[in-house]
Parts: sequence; C-alpha cells; structure tokens
Amino acid sequence: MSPSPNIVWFRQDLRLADNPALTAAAGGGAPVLGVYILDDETPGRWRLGGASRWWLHHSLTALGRSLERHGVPLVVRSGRSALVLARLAAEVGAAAVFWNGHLEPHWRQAEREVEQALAAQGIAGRAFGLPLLFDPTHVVGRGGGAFKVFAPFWRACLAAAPPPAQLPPPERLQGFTGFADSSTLADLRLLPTVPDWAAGLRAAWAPGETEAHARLVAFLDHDLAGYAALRDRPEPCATSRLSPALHFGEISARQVWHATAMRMALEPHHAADGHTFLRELGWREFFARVLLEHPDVAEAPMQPRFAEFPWARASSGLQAWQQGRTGFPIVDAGMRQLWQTGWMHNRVRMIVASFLTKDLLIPWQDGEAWFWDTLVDADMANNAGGWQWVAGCGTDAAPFFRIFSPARQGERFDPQGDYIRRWVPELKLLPARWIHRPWDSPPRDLDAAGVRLGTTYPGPILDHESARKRALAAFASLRSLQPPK
DNA sequence: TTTTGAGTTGTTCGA
DNA sequence: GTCGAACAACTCAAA
Repeated sequence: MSPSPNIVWFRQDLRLADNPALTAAAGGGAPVLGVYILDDETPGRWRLGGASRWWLHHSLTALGRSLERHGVPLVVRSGRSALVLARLAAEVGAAAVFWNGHLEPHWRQAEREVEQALAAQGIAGRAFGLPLLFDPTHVVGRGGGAFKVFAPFWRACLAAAPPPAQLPPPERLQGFTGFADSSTLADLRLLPTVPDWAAGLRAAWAPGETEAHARLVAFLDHDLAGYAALRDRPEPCATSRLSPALHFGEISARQVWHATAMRMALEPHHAADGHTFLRELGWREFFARVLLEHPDVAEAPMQPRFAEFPWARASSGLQAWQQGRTGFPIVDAGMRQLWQTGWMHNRVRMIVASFLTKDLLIPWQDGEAWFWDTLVDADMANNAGGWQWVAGCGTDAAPFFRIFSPARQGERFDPQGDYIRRWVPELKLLPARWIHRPWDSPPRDLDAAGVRLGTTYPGPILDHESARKRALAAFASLRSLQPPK
C-alpha cells in the first residue's frame, strides 16, 4: 500500500512551472496525481466551445507528457467536478486535493461543491490564488470594490508591490504509483471528426507549456521592438499571440510579466514598448476584476438602460458576418481568419464587433457567443469585457459616437491590403487603393482583378453611412429613456 | 463633501 | 493636405 497521494485538480493552469497548487501538493514529499475533469454540467451554456476543445486536447496531451516524465499520472475523466473528484479521492485514498483559483462564477461555485464533497469524506481541499498579477484585496477602488475605469486601475497596480516572483517547476515530484482509472483523451471527443475543421488550427498553433514559453521568447526577441507602433497592424502580426496560452494557463501572467520586465531592464531602449505590452496584461487583469465583481457580465449589459436598446429584430446579417461574407473586406478577412485559425487580431476584433453591434445593430451577446465557440482563446472575462466595451454598455465603455468605418480602419491599419490579400484571396489582385472599398472601385480595376461584385465577392450588405446614422439614432433613443432628475 | 478633470483603440467636417 | 473641433452626457477617481 503506497502512502496517501495528493491530487492536483487542473483547470486553467495546464503547466508545471509557477503552479502554486502543484508545488504545494509536491511539497511534503507525498506522491502526486493529476486530474483533469471535462465538466460540461457546471458551466451550463458556457461549456467549452469547439475551438477551445481542440486546444484543450492538445494542451492536455502536452501536460500529460510533462507530468509523465516526472512519473506523475494525469487522470482524465468527465462529469460533474465535485462527484468525479470525490470519487477519485476515495478510490486512491487521497490525503488532500489541491487547486488554483478560477475567475468564472460557475467554477467558483464548483470549488465550493468540491470542498463540501471532500469534507464529507474527511479529505482536505486546498485552494490557491487566482491567476492574477496583483492581489485583488490590495488594489481596490474608492468604495473598496473593483476599479471601474482602466487608467486609474492600472496606475494603482503599477504603484502597488510588483507581482511576486514566479515559482520554479517542482524539483522532486514523486508520482503516484497506485492504480487510478482514466479515460483516454480520445474518449473525451474534444477534436472535430466530421467535418474536420481543425486543419487551419493545426497549421497556426502548437499548444502546450513548452511552446508557450517558446512563443514568449520569440515575441520578446523579434516583436517587442516596435510593439507600440506595430501592434495594431494585423499583417504581419506583431502581437505576442499568447492569449490562448494565458487562457489555459500554459504560461502564467506572472511569468510573462517577469520575462518582459527582465528584457526591459536589459534593453532600456525598448522600455516603452515593454510598458505598452504589459498594459495589455493590465486589460486582462482589469476584466478579470470586473468579472469577479459582476458575475453576470457575460450575460447582461453592465449599464441597465441597455436593456431597452433597440437592437434590430431580424438578424439576417448575423450569418453573413459569421461566414465572412459581408462585402466589407476587413470584416470578412477577420471573420475568416477566426474561422480558419481560431484567432483574430485584436484590432480586427474591434472592427468586426463594431460592425456587428453598430452597423448591423445585432446584440453583442450574439457576437460574444460566436467568439466563444470559435476562438481558441475564448475567455469569459476578456470576451465579455471586450464585447461590452465595443457595444458601449460596459464599464469604461467606448463613447457612443465611436463607430468604426470598416473602410477607414482597413486603410489605416492595413494600408497595403496585405491582410485582405491573405484572408480574402478573391480580392488579391485589386490595387491597394480599392481593396478596402471595392464598391468604389472603377469597373476596369475590378475587371482587371477578376472581381465581379455580387458574384466572385459579395457586394456590401449595407450602406455604412446610413448604418452609422441609424446607430447614432439608436443611442439617442436610449438617452431619452433616462429618467429626468 | 464637493468639485474637477479624465476617460484604450473614431470619424467627419470645415477652416 | 493638415489640424482642431464637434459629436452627449455620464460616471468615476482623486484632489
């Protein structure tokens, strides 16, 4: 009979390094057993989307291999977290179960269920901190709650104690050697089968802790210099593309912070770029705090008056938007990049979100749901925060008059049309002058490029100028709903 | 408590 | 071609 093992319950912390729960579980020399539970009951409608499942499959494969090298088994099961964990703990005679905190409300609820179920068996549950840079109890706004405006929030973070040092990977991991039944990853059916839509994902990504660190180093080596100036360009993409790795916890925000800070110290002339990059981590931090304070931020507009917003009834444009067939090249390019690779450049996310909510007047929740299913970095806090920001109904939201013009945005951030040429190849031969507004192109340029609007590429599904006026009127109608003071 | 200044990412129009 | 103002009103943070 082997000594009682400690179980590490993995969720969005699929890494060995800087993993407080894993380090603590290994600390006393007890044998360690990892478990991942595919729980589609707990999150309800926020169960993992398709692209997330694809990523998860490969990330768990990588995590399993890493743990295996230390002799630590990774058990994979599915079902309701509390039931599965309690059963597993009983089966292996666990001493305690360790996990890192989670930001999403239903998973926080699941932690409470797990604690109860374990306590009923006399097994200890040991919870560790949230995946954040700054302690939520230290950086607080006026009323003691979360900041509601980003700029003062980030100033307060930067004035606070810097994030604590990261933990090294546990040195002496002792694996549990007893029997613990496990499903295979294939049993979880995380990968698409028919049709297999994941070819573009496979070409674009390599999930896993090792790859996440390689991507961070590559970013710091090649794209930190000039980041502030180039981060808004979708092609060539100069962003870190760490979002899925951060979401699944293949790398921690702390690790990214410290690696960047070290680089800034070594290369002081890149300090400004580094600050701009760290500020993006700040947005992750900010939206996480918003979710903690407002657990329903993914469902309901933070400004209650938006319950009355006159969204368009018919959502015929939704499908054109999803399929990248709106006739607006920058919108279509973004939506096709999303569909094919499970990811979209941040600038383009704003453009397509503005198009959906302002031009089409389709509720932001519809866009949020599509992103949830198609993004490999789908993250409740960031997805909801971003959509509410664009729609104008969130904390610190965009002002009502900030309505993106797809053509203008394309010309500003993709001046040569390289991004369009890559994702909307039917416009490939169009000159840069017209590539973002083919409807304005002289017929002979269209002919020369082999473009026939409405045939080889859709004509615009709406007139942006009229749509813009309609959106402004919709916002004005909200104002009149304000009760007089 | 009151007051004041500021607030990620825009576009258009007119001087 | 460039530049600044206008586009609402409101809420939050901080003095």
